[in-house]
Amino acid sequence: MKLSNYAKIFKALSNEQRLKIFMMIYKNCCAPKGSKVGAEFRFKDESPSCCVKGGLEKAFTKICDCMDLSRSTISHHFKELQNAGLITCKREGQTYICMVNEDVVEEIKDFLK
Amino acid sequence: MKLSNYAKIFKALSNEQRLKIFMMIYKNCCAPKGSKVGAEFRFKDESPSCCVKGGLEKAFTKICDCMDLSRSTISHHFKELQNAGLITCKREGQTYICMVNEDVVEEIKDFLK
DNA sequence: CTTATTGTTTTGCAACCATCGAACATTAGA
DNA sequence: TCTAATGTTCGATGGTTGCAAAACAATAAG
Repeated sequence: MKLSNYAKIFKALSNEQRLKIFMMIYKNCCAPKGSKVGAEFRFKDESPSCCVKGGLEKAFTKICDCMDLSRSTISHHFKELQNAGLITCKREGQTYICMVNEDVVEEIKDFLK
Repeated sequence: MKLSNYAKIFKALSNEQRLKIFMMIYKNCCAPKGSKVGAEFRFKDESPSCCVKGGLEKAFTKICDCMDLSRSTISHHFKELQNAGLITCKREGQTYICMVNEDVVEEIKDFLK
């Protein structure tokens, strides 16, 4: 991966709100089974994370519920995270399914070796 | 470490020039002995990395030599990296000694677990 | 003391970013 | 078909960033 690409990823994570959004998805999507998700990254409704086919359902709605930002702003943040290659989202009917690209996370860790 | 702190670190690494500066220091300072530093992070003079008491000497000058940025800009970038806690710098006479805070790098990797 | 080297600080500017509200698009259900 | 819910896109705005040039400060060397 090129240096500019790493910079892009770090930029996506450089905004606190966006970082929180990413971590919410990451922790609720990739955390090993049974692991407790850090309190600050838990969804408001306290429901167990809902992973179907590796994707997190209703990520957008759930995140809107626990953050004090407008929908449009959250939409932008999602777009940035996708743009940096950190997450992938798709719609299925009315629900929004979202997953973290774990290989990218691996690459970041490798980069810092 | 607080979320805002991680965001701050990622912000420091979100600019490509600054990321390059960081990696040059990191690779020439922390890379295990004998390991080849990636070509893009090698100093221009090809001299072996010069680690004294764990610090990299003349980091500023060496980096000025291989980057196409003004001194003032590079000075700013150093300041940002220090500000984020990624590196620590001190002067000794006319030389500038610089080291990476490896524990911070560790914390980033832990964060992405 | 004078000069060259090494870095810092200040200033100014253009580009970019984060945010919101409003208008819009799509889907589901009544 | 009408309405509610879920996201997206657009336009505006205040704040931040990246950069260079110039002035400055500190140190070393002649």
